[in-house]
Amino acid sequence: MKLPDYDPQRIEAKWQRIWEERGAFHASDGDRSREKYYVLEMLPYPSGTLHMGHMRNYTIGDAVARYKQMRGYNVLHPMGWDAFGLPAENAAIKNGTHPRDWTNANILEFRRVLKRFGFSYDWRREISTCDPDYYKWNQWLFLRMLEKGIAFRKKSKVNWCPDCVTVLANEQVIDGFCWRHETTQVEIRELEQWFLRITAYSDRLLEDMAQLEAGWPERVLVMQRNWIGKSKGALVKFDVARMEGLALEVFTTRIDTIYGASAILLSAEHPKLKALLEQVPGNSGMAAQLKAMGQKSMRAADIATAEKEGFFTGRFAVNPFSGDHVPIWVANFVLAEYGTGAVMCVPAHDQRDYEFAGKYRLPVKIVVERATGAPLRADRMEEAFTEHGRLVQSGPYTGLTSAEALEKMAADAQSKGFGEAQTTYRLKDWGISRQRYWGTPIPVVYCQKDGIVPVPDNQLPVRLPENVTITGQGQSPLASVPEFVNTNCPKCGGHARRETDTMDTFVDSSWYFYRYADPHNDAAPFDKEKVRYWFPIDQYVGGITHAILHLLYSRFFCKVMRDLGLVDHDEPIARLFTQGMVQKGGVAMSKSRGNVVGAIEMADKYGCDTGRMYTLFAAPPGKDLEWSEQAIEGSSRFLNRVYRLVEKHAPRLHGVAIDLNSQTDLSKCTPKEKILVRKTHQALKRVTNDFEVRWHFNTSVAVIMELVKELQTQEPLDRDVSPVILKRVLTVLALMLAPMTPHVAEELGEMLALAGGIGRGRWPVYREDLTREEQIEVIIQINGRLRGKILVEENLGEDETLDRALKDPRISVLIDGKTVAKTVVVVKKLVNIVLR
RNA sequence: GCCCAAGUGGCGGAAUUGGCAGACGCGCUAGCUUCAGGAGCUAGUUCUCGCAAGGGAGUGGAGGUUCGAGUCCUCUCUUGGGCACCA
Repeated sequence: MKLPDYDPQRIEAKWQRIWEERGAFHASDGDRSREKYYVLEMLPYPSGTLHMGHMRNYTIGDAVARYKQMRGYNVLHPMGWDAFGLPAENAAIKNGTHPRDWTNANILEFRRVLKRFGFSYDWRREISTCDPDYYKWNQWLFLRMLEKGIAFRKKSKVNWCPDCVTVLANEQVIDGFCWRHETTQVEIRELEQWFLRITAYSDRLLEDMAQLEAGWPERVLVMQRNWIGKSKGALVKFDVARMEGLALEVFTTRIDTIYGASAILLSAEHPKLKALLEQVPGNSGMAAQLKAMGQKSMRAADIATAEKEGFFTGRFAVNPFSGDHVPIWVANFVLAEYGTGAVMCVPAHDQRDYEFAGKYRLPVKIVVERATGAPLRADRMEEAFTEHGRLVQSGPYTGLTSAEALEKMAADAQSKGFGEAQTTYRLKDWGISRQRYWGTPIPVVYCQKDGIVPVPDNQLPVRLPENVTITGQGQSPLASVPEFVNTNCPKCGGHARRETDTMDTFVDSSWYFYRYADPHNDAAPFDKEKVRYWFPIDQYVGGITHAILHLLYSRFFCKVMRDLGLVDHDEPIARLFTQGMVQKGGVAMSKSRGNVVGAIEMADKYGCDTGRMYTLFAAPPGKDLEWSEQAIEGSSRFLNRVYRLVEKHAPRLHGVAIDLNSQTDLSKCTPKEKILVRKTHQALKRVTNDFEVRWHFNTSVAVIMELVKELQTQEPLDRDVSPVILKRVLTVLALMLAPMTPHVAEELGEMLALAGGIGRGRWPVYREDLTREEQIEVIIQINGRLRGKILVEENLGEDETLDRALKDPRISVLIDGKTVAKTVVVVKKLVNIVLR
């Protein structure tokens, strides 16, 4: 008799309804009776269609959330929408829809899909960043930062994407191209912008990484560390010869090489260049060269590969250490934005300087000698010697090691008044002004009399006006809405103009996870006590693409909020997991590539549990996964097999009482039962371990598959297997499946009459301790010498025996006093002993 | 150039501390079932020699440590990722 397959559509709808009615995933704030667990997936930008790449992220988070719930935790597992952003405006231009309508329609669809998958979200806490109840608190936080001087306005060179028609943060520029428009070169423009002073937090962002080392992927920390780019060095002042009062400041990390300086190099945009070139004969030619160079330096993309070029300014600078006069050059490879925009050129000990000196015949003077080996010779060098060593030809510092010199020379420079030790960072302040409509309005007004005036808290939120024409023609769309722009100054009551730029949407996502703790608070961004209860986030799950942007900004916001007294922790996220992408045809799924596997289509065809199982099974969660229409059939077949197996045996098990907390007495078991009990416990142990420490859910699935296979091999299960044992085994099987394929698991639980269903506190516990009777004593000898003695678990199948180590005459193994055949278990333990 | 990760069957991938390499799944082969297709079930499936029993080789490559290495050490090659005139 062939049993019918399970009907995923029916049971998925059924259990989703039941969960909803029970409020099964409602987190309770401040519950002290249970340990809390906050698991979060990165909130999606609602655009396009949800595909299996998204679903993988949510499936991993959901499996962890459900597992932790089954372990008895008070789990917070929320979902929301990163709803502001450019695509809404582009759609508005293209289709004539309002960005709000377009976004809301997308949210509706996204919510429908996520509900269709039955993820265990507490939907009461759903947030949307374009909701005035949410962005009000963006504005509120901005005003607090304004008060503290963290938010400030300055005119500066900014990255401008002609396709986005807006400014980009440094973090949004990749090799000179826009992060959204991979083929659009970013232009440099000079604009008045709002900035957040993230640089004030450079050191704390670095130092607090120590707290993240246990829970964050190493490479994310490395990327952030590189991005902050801290370097310790010194500032040294070179006077310009024959120009009273004019001096050039140089930043160097290698002050120990200063006696080898052959020149001073300035960037083409150096502020003192103009003064320097006055009265120099032939400076008109230089102006032309400068202009050419300046234009080139705007094209950040090809700087790294460009040929080194420069010209002599006609001026000299005085090395304050040696008194040498060195020529001042302008060089194209000197970065204006880093350090002071001026560097010393030490050809012998810096590769770039070496190349530059070679081209323009500047002298190469060796001032650091390597510790061992033949002395360096300037005429024999093929590249610069950039390592530390011992100083030569360096006046009073000759003979010191580089390390000693670095310290002493910086200190001397300070005491003699021509320099000081200094640390510089690659990190720059975060420009948040965007000349776009669909974002949070920046809550300030400009008054002729009072200047920049913050909007008072009681006038928040500054709402986005509804009737706006979005043309995509540059300048903020809000500027063309007189009702919005024209307002009264909160201070003097006179006429004032509102700020028409909106905030970078990364502001929205830098603190959203706090709002989940208290999503409907209208008096504050959140209640401090609730946040204290839930934070830090125990597990954050998302893509590696946010390694710098979102995650660095979030850490920054946390620290600012801590300084504002809003939170009392240093870091918002205790553990981070970066899952791999889902690919089709070797590339990430994306609408533009046309290789997406739609989540709804997949669920309609196979059921969402099959999709969940496949994404967990096909690869470990950290690796990229190639979607295979063929391979997913395997997951589908497996779920059908389990379903039919339980369906077949369940009727016989009705009314059989089991107690999962009691231990089975193996000595009273039939051999068949013994095997089943053992296999079940082994599987449980492995799955538990996968969830607790390993995060290899593919092996969890494999191990459950093995158990099912074993059950099938042991058929007929109504012979030599008591109903109690069988029911226990099948129940544990259903419980193990629950985090991964929750609907199927619930259905199995119902068939087995599992009282109360699958929920909080239901995760079964495997046995750790064995009685003496279940163990055997193993003695290992090598060359007749005792190497160890250990008690091991009695081996299960005698057929699993034997092996090579035994054939080695030097090794003998005694089990319970006799030299015998060994099992795998024994051999494994043996190794440990031998090594000890 | 610098830093990080990874190289295992036809494919995705197992192998928790060094101890049966290839679990589990896909695909493929044969058989049963079926009018047929599909689905299901059974058996097989690292390569190689052999009708067979059985033998040999094998975790990118070369050395090393060890009774024993996919795993540890040294060197090397390849692929992926990050950073890249940051002085």
